[in-house]
Amino acid sequence: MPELPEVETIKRSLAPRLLGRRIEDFQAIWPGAVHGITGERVRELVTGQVIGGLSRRGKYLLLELASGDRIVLHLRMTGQLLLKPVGSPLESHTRLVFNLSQGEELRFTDIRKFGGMDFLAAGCPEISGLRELGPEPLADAFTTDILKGILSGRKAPLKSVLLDQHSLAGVGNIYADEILHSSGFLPMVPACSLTEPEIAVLHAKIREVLAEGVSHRGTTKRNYVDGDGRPGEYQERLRVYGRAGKQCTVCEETIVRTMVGGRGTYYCPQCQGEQGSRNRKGKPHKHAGDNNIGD
DNA sequence: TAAATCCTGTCA
DNA sequence: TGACAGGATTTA
Repeated sequence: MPELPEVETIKRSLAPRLLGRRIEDFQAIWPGAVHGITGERVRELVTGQVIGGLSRRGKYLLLELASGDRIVLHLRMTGQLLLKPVGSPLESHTRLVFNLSQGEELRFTDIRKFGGMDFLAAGCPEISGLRELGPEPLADAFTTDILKGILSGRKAPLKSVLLDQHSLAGVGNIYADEILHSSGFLPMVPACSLTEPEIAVLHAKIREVLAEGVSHRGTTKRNYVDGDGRPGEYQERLRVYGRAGKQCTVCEETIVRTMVGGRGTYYCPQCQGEQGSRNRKGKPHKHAGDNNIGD
């Protein structure tokens, strides 16, 4: 469920409050949420350790311990990370509980059991998913040139490349559609078909839309909440995602839903594609929107 | 590059 | 009852 803006919001809501706390105990209520080792082994490894920070890389959260050990969490589709008072009723689908000093516990809940944690001992090589992540789109190091390199030679749909975590870290299904709408590109065009000025537009919009998402504390379409259980606000500002059959907020054309790379995909046929910033020739040709599922 | 897979819940 | 859901990996 959570993409970069949601994971960043969770990090911001929890990081200051976790800093310096001691892990008093750990329990894997659902053992499958711990990867590689047993829940009991994690309990032995983390009990007594002090939390030195909480950071984000792509859609991963890293709970950093003062020893240099790290707990790597991924929320996948329905994961939540919540800081709650000890003794308060456990949320349903609670999978992991870190009992902390000062009477609170960090709970990982996850309806669909896709998410989970890895334990990384200090100095150990990173798990593959983390090591192979593409650049952080909001970092200064992510330049138009970097994006150009990511897109070059890629015949896959532009949206699929945006979603590919090896190419770029943190963009998911909602923000991919929003980025493509605000930059005026159809999701299904080959990634390598963008011209250099178009890549510059896309680069700017990737950063703009993700930053907007962060500043509105993420998008709650289903069950996303931050570390305090607060939903986001960006769902009110979505331009295309989840809006099939509704009017585009820019041109009043009807938003269309289709499938791209196996993912539900929303776009505006007027703002994106031949009526958008590319191929203004007016050459009438069919695009995937013609057999949409939406309205 | 698509589909199946891991799961559970919700909605039409 | 079937389709679909914010993700990512594996398989064909």
